[in-house]
Amino acid sequence: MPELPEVQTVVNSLRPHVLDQRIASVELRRADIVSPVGIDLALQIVGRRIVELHRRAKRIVFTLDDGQRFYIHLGMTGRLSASAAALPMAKHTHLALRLASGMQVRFVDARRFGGVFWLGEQSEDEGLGPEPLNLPWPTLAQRLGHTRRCLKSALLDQALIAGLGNIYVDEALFESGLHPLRRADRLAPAEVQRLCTSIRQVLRRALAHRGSTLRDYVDAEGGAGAFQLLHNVYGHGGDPCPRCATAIRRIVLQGRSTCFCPACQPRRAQRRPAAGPAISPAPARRR
DNA sequence: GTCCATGTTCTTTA
DNA sequence: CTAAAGAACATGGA
Repeated sequence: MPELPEVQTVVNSLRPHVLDQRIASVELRRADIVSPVGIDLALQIVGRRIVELHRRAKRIVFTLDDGQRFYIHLGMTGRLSASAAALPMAKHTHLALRLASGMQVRFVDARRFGGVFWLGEQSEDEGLGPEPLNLPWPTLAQRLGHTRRCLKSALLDQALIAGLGNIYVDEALFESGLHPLRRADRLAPAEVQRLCTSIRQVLRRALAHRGSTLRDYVDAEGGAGAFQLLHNVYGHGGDPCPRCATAIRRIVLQGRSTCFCPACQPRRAQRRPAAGPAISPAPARRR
């Protein structure tokens, strides 16, 4: 369920509950959500203090006072909450960390696509490309330039750029007026620049609205996001485009539904009359 | 019963 | 080697 804005909102809302707290006990109700298999999570973390909580891509990274780390990935339906220990456990609660304060950090995940990943001393960056906020556009251009895949597929690839998912890729492509099937290595520099700005803008706006709640997502205190009300294309197949009223098209790409406006996001690059190589009688070129 | 779902990874196919 | 497509994981809602 969660992409960068949702994961960041969870981190922000969870941090005050866990920072500097000692982990008093661990209740692991399903051992198979922990990776790598065989790691004794309780042995590693009970008695340790949480000294940092941050987001990297869609990973929620816990740093302990002995320098060891682990992260939680929410997968599609995962939730992390700070709950009073007396509260009854929701269905599909797989892990509860009891803190010295008496609060519990609970990980609930119906579909179990998420999990707890022990890092130890390893970096949390493995397999991840750069963060999209504050990403310089030439870096994005360089990375897109190395692949012949289509834009949608490239932007969903966490190793190429980290943190985007189905919602924000569609929204960013709409914002920048780029067709999801455009080849990643065939964008003009100005188009990459536009795309980079749009990605940043869409994520910032989503963050300001505490993410998008479609079904499962809530922050650590149970609060829903509101950005779903501002989606321009995601989930709006068949609706009129908010910009030009053309019907928004929905196609399936990589098994994921992809929504875009066929008028605002043309399949072929827009020809710019003044620039580009002249085909017919060349107008006088300034030089 | 059917289809769909905010994610990732593996296998198959071209 | 590259990439696209499909399936898989497991559950629930419309």
